[in-house]
Amino acid sequence: MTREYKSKYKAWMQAFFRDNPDRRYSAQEVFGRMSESGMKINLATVYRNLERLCDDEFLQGQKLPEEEEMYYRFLQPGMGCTEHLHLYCAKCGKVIHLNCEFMDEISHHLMKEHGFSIDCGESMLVGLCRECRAATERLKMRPAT
Amino acid sequence: MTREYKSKYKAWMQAFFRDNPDRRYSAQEVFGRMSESGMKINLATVYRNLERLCDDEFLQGQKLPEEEEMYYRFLQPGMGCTEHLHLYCAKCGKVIHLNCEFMDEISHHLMKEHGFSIDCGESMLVGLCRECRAATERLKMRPAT
DNA sequence: ATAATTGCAAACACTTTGCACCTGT
DNA sequence: ACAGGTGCAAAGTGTTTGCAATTAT
Repeated sequence: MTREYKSKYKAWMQAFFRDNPDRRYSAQEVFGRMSESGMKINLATVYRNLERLCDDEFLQGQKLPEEEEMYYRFLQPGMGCTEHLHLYCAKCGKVIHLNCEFMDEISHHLMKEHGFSIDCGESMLVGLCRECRAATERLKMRPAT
Repeated sequence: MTREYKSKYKAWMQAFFRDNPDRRYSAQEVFGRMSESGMKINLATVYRNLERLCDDEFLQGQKLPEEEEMYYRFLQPGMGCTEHLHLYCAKCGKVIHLNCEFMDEISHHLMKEHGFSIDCGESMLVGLCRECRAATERLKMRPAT
């Protein structure tokens, strides 16, 4: 059988994603953070570990419209992230879990009226969160010179 | 001023997307269709024309989670596609327009309860359409041998 | 004539892979 | 010692770009 050895890189990455839930990071960003932390890791190793962590369903990797790299996000256990949609703020990168009762209404409507069964893991609602929208509004009031 | 010349390639592409609305095609797929049609076009030209058609808002390009290439779709004028979400069937590739009253409820809920303003052009709900779901169900009844 | 469009090859960015070497058990 | 992890360089993908040749006006 195939047991896993302890690797400081993989451990670092797990801790990093756990400490930064609801944020998305690209391989290059993770590589950057690790390098900044003084680790002399190779980019290929980062990719290999990210792949493994996705296989373990510790992370989820996604590439959104307009994005050219894969972004990875910590999959909090017990959050039921495969059962609800996620709102992604295109400005600040925050991910909001749509784990409220309304989620059921959405699923129900899509199924009942459109015969569509949604795959939440593959879907993502992109937009602006409250804070970023407020910031944008402020800009409109006082446009750039 | 910069006027556009008539190009048989661009014209072909416009006709192709107009004839196949509610479907998504990658640059490579378009290139394939054109080659099959006997055109000796270069892939770079396909990319350049797709880019132009997106600028003209004749097409919309999107890269969904898990997808590694950009897919382009005809933007039917007057459909108000920037105001409603789209359901994408991961199996058959069909795109369903969520242009019903429930769309307003979604926007309203996201804004009111989560302070989130959705960008429908960037978002996509992935799942299975009625027909493909039915096909999948049938498979479950009579599993592969 | 002149400006847009194309083909071609090279360049790019992100990601994967083969293989020798290192590390954990 | 032996299997898993890593570094390095090369290869692979999808996409873009510089430039000369072609085509539409």
